[in-house]
Amino acid sequence: MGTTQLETVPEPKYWHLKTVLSDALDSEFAVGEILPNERELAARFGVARATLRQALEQLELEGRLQRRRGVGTTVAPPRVGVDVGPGQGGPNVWPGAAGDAWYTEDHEETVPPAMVASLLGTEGEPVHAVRRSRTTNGQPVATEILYVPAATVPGLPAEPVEAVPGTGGAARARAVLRELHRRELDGQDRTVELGSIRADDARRLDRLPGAPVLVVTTRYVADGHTAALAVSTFRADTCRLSFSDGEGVPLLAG
Amino acid sequence: MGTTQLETVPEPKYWHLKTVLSDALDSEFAVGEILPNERELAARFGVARATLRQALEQLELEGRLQRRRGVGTTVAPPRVGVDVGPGQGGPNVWPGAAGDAWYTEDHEETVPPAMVASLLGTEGEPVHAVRRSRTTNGQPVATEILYVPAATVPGLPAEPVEAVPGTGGAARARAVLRELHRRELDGQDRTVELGSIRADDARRLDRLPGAPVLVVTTRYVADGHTAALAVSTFRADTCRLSFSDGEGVPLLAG
DNA sequence: AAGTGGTCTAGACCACTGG
DNA sequence: CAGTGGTCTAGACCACTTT
Repeated sequence: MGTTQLETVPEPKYWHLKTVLSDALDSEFAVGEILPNERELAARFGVARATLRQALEQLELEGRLQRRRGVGTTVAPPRVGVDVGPGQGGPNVWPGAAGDAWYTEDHEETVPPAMVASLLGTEGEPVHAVRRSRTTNGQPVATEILYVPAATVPGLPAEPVEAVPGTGGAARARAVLRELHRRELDGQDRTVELGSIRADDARRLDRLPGAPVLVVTTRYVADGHTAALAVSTFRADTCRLSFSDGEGVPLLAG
Repeated sequence: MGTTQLETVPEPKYWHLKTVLSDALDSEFAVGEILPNERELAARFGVARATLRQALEQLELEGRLQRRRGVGTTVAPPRVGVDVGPGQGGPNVWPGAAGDAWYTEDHEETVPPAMVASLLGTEGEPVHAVRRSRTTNGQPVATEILYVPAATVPGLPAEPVEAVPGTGGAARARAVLRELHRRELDGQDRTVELGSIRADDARRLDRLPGAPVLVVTTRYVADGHTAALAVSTFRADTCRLSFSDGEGVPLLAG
């Protein structure tokens, strides 16, 4: 005879909290505004700090919030549409072609991870590794390693003696890309999956280790072989990957 | 004088733990094998259960583990390559065309979320909403809602009286798709972003609310307008999205 | 009923940023 | 330096699955 408990499935506190906060963000906060600190928010909602943090983590995962240690929690701007096209069947282009959005940073020769090597068919052999990065509005959004087997770029000279150490890496990287462009690109295909950022990339992308990232693996095909393989790491909190076909600006890229 | 502390950045415990566990998974466990329970693992590594859970969460995010309440933690199989192609520029096809991987489930007429409505240009109006789902190896991997403005499918009859309630939804959904296929598809473009699963989709995909998902938004263009919009939700833990160009099976799809 | 993972607490200390 | 978010603890209870 008491209250009829229709809601037989008690919603977790952090889940309800997330909904409340989400609504508040829509109605009461502007982009860039800083929220009260976690201890105060927890007190205000009458929950432990850990519970509040669980809700904040969800909202950060969805790109609604941005948290920075020592600074505070701010309302994040809408996700940036990052064009990773042109997609398949469109005008395939090699990485580093004129007008692409990446900045070529460095080069070294290494033995790639086993999974990369097996796709390249270069078990155990060292390959060229070109490091590239990408920014939007001054913020780093992605980092990439492009693996190029030596067999793909036979025209490259032997490792040159460094005239000016520190600048040689980028120069060698560009040389690899130039050599790559001499070959005809037959096609490419991509996969996208969720990952967590490794320690070295964490610094490059200004995130803490373990932050969620979208990992894009691109296989470049020439002469029926895998001529190169790019592993690109995008910040999942700030990026929306856009696969456009190059015919006009896609609406979704917003 | 004492020990030289070269590693000036103390690694968080859960991060180190994750590495240890990851190596152990590679070398000592087979796919499907169940791990010791959380309380025992925590004791074995000398950490609090919450800390251990932080490491397990990371590994689950990366698709290495699968945890189920009441059951235990098991070693996950490698991620499934889910083909979401053919991509842009390739042979664009309407959803529901012969041979696509989706199962048509239901239909209703609703006013879509504001962001969908603005892309469709149907502010406030109800549109057709076709619910579809997708499985791989018997496991649900994705759920989708396809929004079709009434203007796109003018040939549809008015809402029919249900002869057999419960089967009518799927039948109406297929009718919408048939009507859609009569139009010529000019192109499509997609975005991929990280999200957290909503409560209703959580049941469909056999996950708890808040689990990470890859949200694919596809815009279908006909006659220069957005003729339909699909919002697809893929389990991020089990899926690797593959954008193939339809010319042979892509290596990355493995 | 027993055992699992999921939620929640109240507190402590650490790492980082900024004035 | 004060204030922020990040890590960690030791415990409790809950929801769920299996036996």
